[in-house]
Amino acid sequence: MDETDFLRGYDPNAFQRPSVTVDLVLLGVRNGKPAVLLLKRDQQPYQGRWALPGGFVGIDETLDAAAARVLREKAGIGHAHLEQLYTFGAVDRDPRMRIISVAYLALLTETAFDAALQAMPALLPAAIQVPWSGEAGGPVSVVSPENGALTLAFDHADILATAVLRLRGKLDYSDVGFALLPELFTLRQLQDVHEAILGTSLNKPAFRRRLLDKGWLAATGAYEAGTAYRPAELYRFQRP
Amino acid sequence: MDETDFLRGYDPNAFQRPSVTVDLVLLGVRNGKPAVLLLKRDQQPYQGRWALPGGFVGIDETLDAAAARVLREKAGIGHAHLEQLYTFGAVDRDPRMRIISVAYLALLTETAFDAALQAMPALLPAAIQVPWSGEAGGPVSVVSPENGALTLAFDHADILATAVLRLRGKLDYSDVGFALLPELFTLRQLQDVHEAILGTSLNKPAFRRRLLDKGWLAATGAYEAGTAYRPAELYRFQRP
DNA sequence: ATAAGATATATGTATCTTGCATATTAGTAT
DNA sequence: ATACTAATATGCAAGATACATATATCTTAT
Repeated sequence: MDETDFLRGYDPNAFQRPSVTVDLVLLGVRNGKPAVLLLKRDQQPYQGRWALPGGFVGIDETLDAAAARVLREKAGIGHAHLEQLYTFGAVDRDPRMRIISVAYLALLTETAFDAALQAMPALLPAAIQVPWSGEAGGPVSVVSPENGALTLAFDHADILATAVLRLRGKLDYSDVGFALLPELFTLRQLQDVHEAILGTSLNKPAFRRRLLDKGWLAATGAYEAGTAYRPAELYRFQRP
Repeated sequence: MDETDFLRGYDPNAFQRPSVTVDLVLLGVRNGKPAVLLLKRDQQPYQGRWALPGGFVGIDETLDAAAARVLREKAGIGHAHLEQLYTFGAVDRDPRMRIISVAYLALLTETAFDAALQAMPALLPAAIQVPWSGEAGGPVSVVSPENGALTLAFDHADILATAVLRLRGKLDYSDVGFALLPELFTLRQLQDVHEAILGTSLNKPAFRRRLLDKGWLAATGAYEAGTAYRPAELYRFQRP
């Protein structure tokens, strides 16, 4: 921008400024399906609807810091893979005032997912149903066992759909998938996570070979225990 | 966010709000290399440095509309491929005040690039030099024939690097590459654009087959004219 | 006219990747 | 022991890709 335009924003009272928030898609895999953690709105607008946890960005707080703070304050999670997703800026996305929201994707291991539910009982885990295949895109729906199909507040259904799309797109060319797994995991667990996110079943030997060839997997020599069949070896994620 | 937190932002005077801008990476291909259009800052801070065109987001303006407006007002371009890139929110990215900037990537055909230079003589075309290969990422540098190496204002070098990274990543799984070409083009022109963006040379027969197989190309039956050699057929982009 | 030169277009082949079927291994349960 | 289950390993066909080479079509020079 040039200086002339800058002056429009320089005087804090001369022009109205939007509020800026972060909204978090807390995403994990439960029962072989992608799941998200939601909070019920107890005020208007969208009272009684379910919403993504979010919060205002402080004037001296980076976007990443705001996302990390919301993750801590609203979900009790100290550490998770956090990445900026997309910024939603429709004028009427909040009926009260102009709010621009920077959406973040938080990937949770099953342990972190359950720990968040323990720490914050207001959180509702809901399964994400993706009615399109591949990276076609489109709306997704959210269902919880007790409450049935949920209608999300604001444009949060769009945010959630964007999150699923992003995750599907990045899954096999990047290492984000490991953020959904514990430190030690079997190849079957890894494949289950990929199948849950992609919504398809994958060929086992091909999946194994492909992932092993990427150099992301370090065999530990340890094996899972307590199985009624041959135990699988435990692997650890390592950057190549 | 819940209602308690919302009240922090509801009263416009209770808490300071950041300003929100859009910054545009106006990207094209010139002389076989990626190029960007820049504006010189005539005021502090970063006086005399080169910057990406940008502007404040109006209180009743969507982010996409703000980006389209800046494209029109600062580059005189009515139509271009515009996509949101990333939102930059470091606290000190502007020394005067807190400004969060939503960066957009605008892809220009060579015609649009030249038309912008004609319409807005203040714009400087500069070549982007990418010192890393593939999608490794990292800083990029900017050079203009007359001015030599340029140092960009603010965090605009980061924004530019993000743009290059995004474009490289999307180039061969999406159809964005066609946004850099005129309506009718030869396969050689298409390959030249890909090579410029990727920074590598590609195998000609393999490239042809791969793109033809994607179903994005419609042969027109027309051929380029005035060549000192066999004329190439002209193709048109079509969604499959 | 004819040949030379340049580049488009087409094709053939080796190599690499991927999908699928099948065999082998290591554990528990009966 | 034998059956059962799932992990692990291997073999092979099908597909994709890189590279080399051949053919086609235009202009320019002689």
